[in-house]
Amino acid sequence: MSRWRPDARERLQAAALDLFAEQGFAATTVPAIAARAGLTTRTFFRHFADKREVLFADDAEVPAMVAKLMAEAPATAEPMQLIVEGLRTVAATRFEGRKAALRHRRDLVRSDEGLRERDLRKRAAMAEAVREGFLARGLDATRAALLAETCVTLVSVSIAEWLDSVDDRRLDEILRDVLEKLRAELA
Amino acid sequence: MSRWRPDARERLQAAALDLFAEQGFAATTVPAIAARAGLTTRTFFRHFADKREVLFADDAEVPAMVAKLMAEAPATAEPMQLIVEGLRTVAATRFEGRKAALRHRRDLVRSDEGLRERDLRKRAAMAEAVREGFLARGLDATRAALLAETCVTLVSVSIAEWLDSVDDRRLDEILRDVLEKLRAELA
DNA sequence: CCGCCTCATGACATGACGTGTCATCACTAG
DNA sequence: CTAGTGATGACACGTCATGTCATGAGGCGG
Repeated sequence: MSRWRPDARERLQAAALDLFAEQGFAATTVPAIAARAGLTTRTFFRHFADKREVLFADDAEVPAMVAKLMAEAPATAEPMQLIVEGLRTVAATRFEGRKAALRHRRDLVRSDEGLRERDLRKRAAMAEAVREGFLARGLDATRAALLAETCVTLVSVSIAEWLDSVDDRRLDEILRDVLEKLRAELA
Repeated sequence: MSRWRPDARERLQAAALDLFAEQGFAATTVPAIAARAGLTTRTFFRHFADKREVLFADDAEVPAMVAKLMAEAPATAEPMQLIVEGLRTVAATRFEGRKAALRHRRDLVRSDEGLRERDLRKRAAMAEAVREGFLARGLDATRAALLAETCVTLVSVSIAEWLDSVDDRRLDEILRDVLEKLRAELA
């Protein structure tokens, strides 16, 4: 038994999500979150860089996962093929099954401009991971950037469609459709 | 002659850019900007929503310009064709000729995480304008979103390349090349 | 010429955010 | 037994951002 109740980070996150749901993001203060978790404001900032980060903590390891997937893929894999495979894996591992939670987060993010900015930053971080992966595979800077941004476009458009959908289409199926539509646009 | 020296907003912007160049963005406080402009802190926030907005004020009307271009384009125009034409116009009107200033801004943006976030928000605002333009033209939600995001990808990749280039290639020429490369990737 | 209105700014107060710093104290290694 | 480690508390501080009221020049109708 340690001196403090364990899982301080998890308690802070749970408290924050509760309060965001009750009062909205902007109306809940960091001291209120810390108080509900039985901790101090200072401790909150030791676990999260700022108030917004709480909402994105669950997906913190996605860029690292992307980097790993790209590094381990066979050197012969074609870029777009690699993206398709990678997105299937990421979708299955990190998104499928969290639909309700992700919908809730999407609604919160929509409600606050600061959160929208942070969301964009997270997407950009994923794009950066993809881009570096392609650079490491020897692609030139333009191709790497183009493929990375396109990859993120595919993900975000697909996830938006997935979260909006009432039926139970699988995310990877939607991803495939969206890619086909993009191909058609550019043909 | 009015009661106050005119151009408060412009003076604030000039003061801010000077101080950002001298001390960096983070080290510059709003009171310092206001003082250099001969105004008060409160007045700064009357002209700019926050410290970051100063850097992006010059491009505030781009989304409106995009909306106008899309609304005025002939109804028969194909989406991708429309994007290509529109980007040529926007590039010529808003970017070509500001290379030095835009390079400077890019360096500042790179130096600060908060500014990177704001930059992404501005891109997203442009994407949103394009998306709404396509929705107004009757495209379905997925196509509109896909085309809008792709449009922004083309712009940002091209501008990055343009600002990095040492030769004097024109931005619209780079745009065309980048689009061709994207087409090749997806073929 | 007068009085009223408008509106950009000044002046002041306030609260939240985020960080630096030091003390505390359970646990652990040696 | 002792020294070290590491998460937390306690406190101070500076900046950001906003609400509110006062001020006073210029414009306008009378």
